Amino acid sequence: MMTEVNSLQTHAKVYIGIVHQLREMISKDCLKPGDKIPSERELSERLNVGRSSVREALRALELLGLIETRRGEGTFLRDFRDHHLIDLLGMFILQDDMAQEDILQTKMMIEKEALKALYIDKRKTDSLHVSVSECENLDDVFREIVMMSSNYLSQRIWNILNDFETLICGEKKLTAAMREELITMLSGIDHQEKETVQETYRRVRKIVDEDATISNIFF
Amino acid sequence: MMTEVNSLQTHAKVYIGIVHQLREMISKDCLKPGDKIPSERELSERLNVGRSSVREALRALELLGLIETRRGEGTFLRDFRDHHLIDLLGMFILQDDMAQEDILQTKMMIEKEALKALYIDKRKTDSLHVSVSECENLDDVFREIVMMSSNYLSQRIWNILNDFETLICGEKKLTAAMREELITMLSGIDHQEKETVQETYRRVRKIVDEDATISNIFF
DNA sequence: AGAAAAAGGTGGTCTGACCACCTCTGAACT
DNA sequence: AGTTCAGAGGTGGTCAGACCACCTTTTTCT
Repeated sequence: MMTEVNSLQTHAKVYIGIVHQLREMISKDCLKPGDKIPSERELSERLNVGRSSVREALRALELLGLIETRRGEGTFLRDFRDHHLIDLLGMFILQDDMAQEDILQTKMMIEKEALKALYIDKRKTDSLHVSVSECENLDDVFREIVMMSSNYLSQRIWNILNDFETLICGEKKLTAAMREELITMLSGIDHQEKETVQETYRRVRKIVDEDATISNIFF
Repeated sequence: MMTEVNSLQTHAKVYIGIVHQLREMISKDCLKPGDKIPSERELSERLNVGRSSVREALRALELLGLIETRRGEGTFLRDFRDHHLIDLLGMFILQDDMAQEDILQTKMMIEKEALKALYIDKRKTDSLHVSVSECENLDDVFREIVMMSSNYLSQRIWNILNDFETLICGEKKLTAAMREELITMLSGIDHQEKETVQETYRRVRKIVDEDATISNIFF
């Protein structure tokens, strides 16, 4: 049976209201990351709601990475850039049925983009040369490359995907052949030879692919 | 007796453990969007935790848009693509220009990758020509392009980022100039002129950028 | 059989009670 | 005086129980 009266927004949930109140409070008092927000009991009193409702709002914001709670100390604003939006969605979206191929493709897309950014600052390839000779795993090298990009969001996405992939496939040891290709790739960057870089990158990833996944050959 | 929720890390918060348990429960029982999950009281009993802790976990997931609660009925799984967490994050991150730039960059990266995939199947450009002439917004065209790629993961990431960006910047109306560039771009794809495609893509995005900054001046 | 009333389940909220942990303070000690 | 440390008070973490409003299902009455 239809109850129009109740279908309207007369019964907004309390914790949602608290989230909005908190947002206003933050912008009104110009609170910055690291600042302390009122205690749960004080909020409960000031907003005329139960402490459990306050906690529901705070827990939600905490899961989003917007606040941080320290037992015995209080609740603090976090740097929004640390938001685990991606982590969370990853937890629920990147579930088991996600095609392994999609993950690799997306990872590679980010890596290629990060490689392009390297053309600008040659000094960075120096430390990469060191990494190539010292790192155990291929992804450690690419992690460094991706972390050199200025796109923090892409960095986070790459990390999630890499963790997930490592979980499924295990780690990819750096072979001598790979190191050689990587060095060629870095030289290509130094000399702005974009074709060479693309080609060597493809080759490195191909070596890994052949080493690891034989069953996926039809894709 | 050890509670399942706390078995891993003694210092982990209960509600975080519950979130993980729920995730496992979902994948183990193959729950799909729309399915009902156990009631708060049942979860509380099954996991040996208080009902308020269960609620903290559920409220957090609800704020993320991962579940939906209906009073008197129960709690249900939502389609993950409905994520209205965007509203929430936008409320808090709105002023973060850096994050905004990261989002655009990452979106563009996905779009460029999707464009490359188009070279393989020419028929797809036919429906894109229709979209270019019919769509109101630029992102509707690129949505179609991205959705044509076979990478479901990238598709989902793009959707999330686009929602987020739309919330912050508003929609980007398709101008005549843009349509012209897009048509050139599609022709480039048909004729395998990769340079042209890259160039026109850059140009389209540049137009948008200039439009946006202009409107920002007046606001 | 059909309609109305009651029962039972569910989320929504509040309260009060503990616990563990942190910080600060002030008294005791050197 | 300066140092140390035990205790008080504040804070988040958790639980149990009590209502309420709402929905569905069952029972009862006409």
